[in-house]
Amino acid sequence: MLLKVSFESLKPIYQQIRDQIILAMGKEELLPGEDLPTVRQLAKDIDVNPMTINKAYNQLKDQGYIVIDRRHGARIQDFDRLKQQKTEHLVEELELILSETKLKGMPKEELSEIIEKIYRN
Amino acid sequence: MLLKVSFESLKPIYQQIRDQIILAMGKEELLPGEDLPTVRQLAKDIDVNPMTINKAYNQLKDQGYIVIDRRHGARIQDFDRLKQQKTEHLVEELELILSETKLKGMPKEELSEIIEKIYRN
DNA sequence: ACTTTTGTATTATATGGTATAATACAAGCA
DNA sequence: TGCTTGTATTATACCATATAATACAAAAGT
Repeated sequence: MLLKVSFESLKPIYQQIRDQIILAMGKEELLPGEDLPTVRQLAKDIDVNPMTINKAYNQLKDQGYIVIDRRHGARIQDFDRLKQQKTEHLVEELELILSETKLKGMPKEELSEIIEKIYRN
Repeated sequence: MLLKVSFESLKPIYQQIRDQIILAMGKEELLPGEDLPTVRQLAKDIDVNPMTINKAYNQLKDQGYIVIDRRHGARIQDFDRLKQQKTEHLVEELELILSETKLKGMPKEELSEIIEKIYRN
C-alpha cells in the first residue's frame, strides 16, 4: 500500500496515517494477518520521524485495528476479534456527520450509495 | 438550548460548541432565522472566554451554518442557503467512519436506523 | 554467542493550536 | 449620547505535535 501525507494539512500526520490504514483495510487492500511496514521503514518512506509512525501504530493498536508484537512488528488484526469491539463512539461521530449531510440537503439515497460502496467487499 | 462543555475532553472547547449547535440544528431545536446567544452571554453561561465562543461562531459562519451580523449578532442560516452547499468533505469523513463501522461488524441495518433517526424531522 | 531488527522509552527542542485576560474599536440601535 | 453587537489586539500560558539523537529490551537470524 502507498501512503501519502500532507504536511500542510490541519490533520496531524499520525492521524493521516491512521486514517489511510483504516481506509485501506476497508477496501481490503490490507488483509487480516498482513504485516505493516516497520516503524523505521515507513518513517523513511514518507520522510517523517519514527515516533510519529509509532504514535499512529499505537493508536491503531489501542483502537483494536492492529496488533503489535516486538518480534514481528505490526500486523492487521483478525477479522473475528475486530468484530467484537464497541462502536458507541462511532455512532456519536456518525450522528454529527449525518446532521451535517441532512442540513446541507444530501438525500438519503446518496448516503445509501456511499454505504453500498464501502460495504461492498 | 442548553450547552455543555467538558474541559477535560480531547476535543477543543470551540469544537464542542460548534458540534452541539449543529446537532441541535439537526434536531430542529434551533430553527432557521433563530438568534443564537450573544458571544458575551454564552461565554458567561458556560464560563469560557468570549473569544472561544467567537471562534466557534466564526467556524460555523465559514461552514455556512449561521450568519453573523454586527447589529443582530449570530443567527441560524436559512434552510434554502444551507442546502446549496458543497458536501465533498463530508463524504470523505463518512467514508472513513463507514470503513470503521464495517470493520467492527456494524450491520447496514443499524446504519439505516441511525440515518432514519437523524433524517426523521 | 553475536549481530541485527523489532518496538519503545527518554530527553531535549521547536512550533503551532487552544484558551485566557484585559482592553479597545467600529457599527448599529434606542 | 450611551448601549450592545462582533471583532481586533496584545500578552501570556499550556499542551499537542513533530523532530532529533540516543538507548534499551526482546526476539530472530546467522
